[in-house]
Amino acid sequence: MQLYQKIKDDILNNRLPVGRPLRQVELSERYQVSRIPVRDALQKLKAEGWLVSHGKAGHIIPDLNWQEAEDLCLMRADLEPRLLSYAFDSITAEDVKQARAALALLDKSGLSLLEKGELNWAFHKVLYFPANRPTLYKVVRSLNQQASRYLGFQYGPMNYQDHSQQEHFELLNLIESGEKSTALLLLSQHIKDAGQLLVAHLKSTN
Amino acid sequence: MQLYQKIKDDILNNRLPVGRPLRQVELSERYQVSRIPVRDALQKLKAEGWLVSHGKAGHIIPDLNWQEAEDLCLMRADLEPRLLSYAFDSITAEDVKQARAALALLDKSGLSLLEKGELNWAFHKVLYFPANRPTLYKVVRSLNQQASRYLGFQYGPMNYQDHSQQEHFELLNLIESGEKSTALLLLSQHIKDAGQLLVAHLKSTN
DNA sequence: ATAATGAAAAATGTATACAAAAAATATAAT
DNA sequence: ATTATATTTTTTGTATACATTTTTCATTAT
Repeated sequence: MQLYQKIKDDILNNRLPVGRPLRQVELSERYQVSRIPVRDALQKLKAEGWLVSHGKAGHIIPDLNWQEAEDLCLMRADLEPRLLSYAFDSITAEDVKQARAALALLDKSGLSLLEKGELNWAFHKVLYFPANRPTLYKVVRSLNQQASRYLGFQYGPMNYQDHSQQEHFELLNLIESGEKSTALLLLSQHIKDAGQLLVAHLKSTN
Repeated sequence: MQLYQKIKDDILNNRLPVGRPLRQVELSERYQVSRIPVRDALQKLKAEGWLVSHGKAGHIIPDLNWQEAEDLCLMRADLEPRLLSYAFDSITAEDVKQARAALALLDKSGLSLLEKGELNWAFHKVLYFPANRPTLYKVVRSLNQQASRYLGFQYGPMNYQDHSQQEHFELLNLIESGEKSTALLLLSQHIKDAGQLLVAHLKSTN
């Protein structure tokens, strides 16, 4: 496991202090490496929104907040149906099979949040990659990456997983039967609904 | 000027090889620094789309291509009107004044592409920042950053600058007079038109 | 001639050491 | 007591040196 992944995992599971600057030496001791790879990882994490600058020096783990969640869902709802639309006719039976496999794995228990996040993206990836629009794809992936910081909520107290899974299977069925416009609508609604639920939950807990 | 900025400037002005991996030692000799800051800069530039991975090791400057330009414009046309919509009522007279100042500077000659890119964003920033939607704002800024790689075309052979400037001024007028829906429409159309022109141009030259 | 294998080289990744900058603390003045 | 300033300490930034990986190129077998 890469240092970058380890830190992400620790952020997801609240094993690192939120709101207090992360010190390079602390991290280098914690993960038993020198400061150079720590710096690399920090920069990458910052670029992906897992960390934000803190004054002139230092990075902090930003607190989860409903405004960010709302914006992320908003953008996803805008861009992902577009991407699926481009991909739609290029999605093969093999692709759908892979997507189902990812969903099946998600149903297993004992997964870490990091693993759940990766499986979740593995599912979406199948729907988006065949679009052959690398630039749009990268942005969507990045948004999903950022959104994965909120998975702890969606898979924890909210218990949204079952319903979400069901909609994912439905989506695959619509793709298989070529019902494009219905599929696009379901995807859009799925993202918006999950977003609203998440935002409401975040608002209520803070 | 930061190393990161210098490299960006050199990419914009084709002073670095396109399509061939950039070597860390080459760059460290070129800019007279060690490999450590070079690595930092490369990583940041990669995260922002100025560089892409090349196999297992090394980064290359990706060639400009109409597909990327199209995707960037598409996303901008989706997201920027949204952001302006949120910001609209919070834009102050002082903001508009600042935006005009940026446009005035853009009319001067002798600006480097890097400077033009920065002024261009300074203008847009005024329209988007008051929205107070940091997450959406960051993505939009990132898209504009990536799009600035194509400024060499828009400000060079295409001679689109004059027309673009005029629309920018119009947009400010609409904001001042509170004509929200017209302003949003103009912005959307502005981005789409510029995009189509750019894409057509890129298609024709390759 | 071509493909496969292995040795040499070149390139990146990482650790340590030092320099510069920022933050924290103590000291002095009002 | 509070603010301003100086000093120390902490933290980040960078250079150099070494380790590991990747690539390249020569050698050999088919």
